[in-house]
Amino acid sequence: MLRSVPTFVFHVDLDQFIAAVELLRRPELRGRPVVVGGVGDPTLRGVVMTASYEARRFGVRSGMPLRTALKRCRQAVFLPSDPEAYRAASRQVMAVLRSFPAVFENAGWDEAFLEVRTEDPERLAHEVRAAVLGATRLSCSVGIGRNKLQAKIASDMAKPGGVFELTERNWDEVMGGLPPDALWGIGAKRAAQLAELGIRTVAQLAGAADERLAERFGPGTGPWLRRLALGEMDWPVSSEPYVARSRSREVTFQQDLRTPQDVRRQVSSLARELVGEIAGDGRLVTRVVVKVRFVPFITVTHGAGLDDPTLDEGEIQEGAIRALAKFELTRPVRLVGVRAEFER
DNA sequence: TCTGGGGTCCTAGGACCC
DNA sequence: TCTGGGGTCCTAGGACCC
Repeated sequence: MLRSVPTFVFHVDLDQFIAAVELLRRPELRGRPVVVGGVGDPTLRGVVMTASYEARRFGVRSGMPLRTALKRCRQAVFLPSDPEAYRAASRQVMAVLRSFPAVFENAGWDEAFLEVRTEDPERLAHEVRAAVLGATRLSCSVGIGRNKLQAKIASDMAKPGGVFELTERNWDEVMGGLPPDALWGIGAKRAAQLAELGIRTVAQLAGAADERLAERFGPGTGPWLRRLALGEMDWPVSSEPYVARSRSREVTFQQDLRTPQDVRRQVSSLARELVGEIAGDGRLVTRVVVKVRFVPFITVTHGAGLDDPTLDEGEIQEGAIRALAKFELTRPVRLVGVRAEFER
């Protein structure tokens, strides 16, 4: 009697990816706390992109201001981010993953999903790890699940350099007692809102009433949160090539901008850079959105639709200026951004 | 502590139309 | 003169993720 081979989802996640790439070309830094971010100067505005495991021991975390990282770890080595090097390393890793017989979905620079059919997922996961390490000298962790949600959470639990399986078999046991923000899709804000409803664990969220959640989070999101707590997710692993919906450029200034003319000049020049970047893609822009962050940390966005989809620099710049006109530029500005939305 | 830069998706409210 | 109910589109903002 033939039995069909079971399907699993793997989430492959590189360990301290960016720091690891830097360590490959600066082996003398191995074992030292390394922090990558900004222009590599921790006295300037900027945040941590990735911290090596040694730096994490001092409490340095990604997303943290570089100045804070410096206070926590004076002896850390600070390096500027080098996106081109990370992209190149990422391409190598993805090529290895693509060579496995699986549905492959690239989910960012340092992570991917594989949908595989196997009787022995654990063994296959170790083979994936070994293949990546052998070809690129980069370590990764592999989460095994029956869907992307389970696999994604499992890879975190596998870190660093391990394999972990999280399926309906052990979901309740592993996840039930954890706070809801252990789930992919629930962050600090939603966790706080859930706590206001008296929901403090994944198990409690799984047992909550959909109507109550819908009232608080909206008709789609509310019930979706509960399904996450049950370990359910129906987003398929998709090998469809990635098609960007939009492209943006933004910049935080070391010194705040104080006049509307300065802001206008920066928006204009960002729009020009953006058009330069997307010119080769052949995607037409339908709308331009401008983002302004005022002092102290107030972010506002306004957009302007374009009459016809276009790639014309002048029209896109003009759209950005029209969007900018909707702002009240009365406070100092610390960031401006321009986003181009593509025709769909 | 003082908060980057790049994205995606969802929601709610207003405009508009029938 | 005052006026319902529903659908769709647009926009801004919230939340999340890497």
